[in-house]
Amino acid sequence: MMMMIEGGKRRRMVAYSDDEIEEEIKKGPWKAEEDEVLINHVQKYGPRDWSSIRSKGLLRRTGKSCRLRWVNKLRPNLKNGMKFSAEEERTVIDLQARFGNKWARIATYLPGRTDNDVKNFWSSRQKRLARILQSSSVPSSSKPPKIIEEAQASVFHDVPFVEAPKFSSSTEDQESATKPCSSSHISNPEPIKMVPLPEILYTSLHNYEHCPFQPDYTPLEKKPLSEPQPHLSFPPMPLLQPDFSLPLESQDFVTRLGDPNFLDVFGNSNESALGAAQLPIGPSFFGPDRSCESGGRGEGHDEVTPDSFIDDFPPIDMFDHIESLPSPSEWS
DNA sequence: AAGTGGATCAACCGCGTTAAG
DNA sequence: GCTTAACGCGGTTGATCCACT
Repeated sequence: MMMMIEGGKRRRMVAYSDDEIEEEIKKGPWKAEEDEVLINHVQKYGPRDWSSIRSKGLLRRTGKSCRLRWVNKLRPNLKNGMKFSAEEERTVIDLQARFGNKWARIATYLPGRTDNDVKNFWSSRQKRLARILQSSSVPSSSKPPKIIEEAQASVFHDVPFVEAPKFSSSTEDQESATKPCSSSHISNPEPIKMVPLPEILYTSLHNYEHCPFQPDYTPLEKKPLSEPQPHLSFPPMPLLQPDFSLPLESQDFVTRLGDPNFLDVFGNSNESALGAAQLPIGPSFFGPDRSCESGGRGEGHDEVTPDSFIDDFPPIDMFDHIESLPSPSEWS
């Protein structure tokens, strides 16, 4: 595929910072022969000296391009062409909430996946979610069933929870995430906007008694539905209260789901805004203070490693509660 | 069957960081 | 300490695939 761009159409004279001499740089899809050359190079010299590939005249690709090709496609043990499993999806979602858009870092927790894979997965998911929310923001009497069907199929079922807000997309956020649990660390003092949810969603969010801060959890496993949770105190709840038994990012998402401003973000054609369901509201309250979720976090050792990650994975059970959603046929 | 739009994926670009000279 | 090439990463683009109408 994508062979039509081969040849002169995509060739041009380009000077790269890492390729001082101006000469023809080949771009576009890689051919099998090029892959072979690249693989041979790596077998001989290891995955380094990328720019020497061109300086030796082996390929007319930049070192950058060679490295990318190797990392994303030729490296051994890659899960090329395999869709993300539900477990991988949960992992990405959780880690994105922790690390922000540190795709390379997230990818280290997913054997066989590249940062590009993770990035594409996330981007795709964001777009899908945005589309669903867009359509749900213009409800009509004839639409709701489809919206819910779509949402359930695409988000609720496909992936057990909806959105991982970009709490930590900046170093600032990451720093705050490591701080001890305290309201003084709330970076955004703006009050959380809460508005009525559509009834369909509201009815599924009936359990407000539970606290999200679970002292123990089993990685990548669902916990029993009605497991009692310890209580923590929160500020007075506005009209819509989050379900504290849900993962934090999910609470936040649900909290904001009915907020017109929330939908505006997705309506914004600006991709960067889209990339961040990632709003100024909500996360300030629920976000950084996740560190008090368990004794393990927020005590100055928040650095998560692939090893510790397994021992430090939150429950993914938000949509266990969606079982109470009426079927589309019950809409009128 | 053709058109359309969303999903997916590969690759490029720009920028920041690192390391060597 | 400075410069610069090389590298790594995140954002973005664009082509193809595919399902739906």
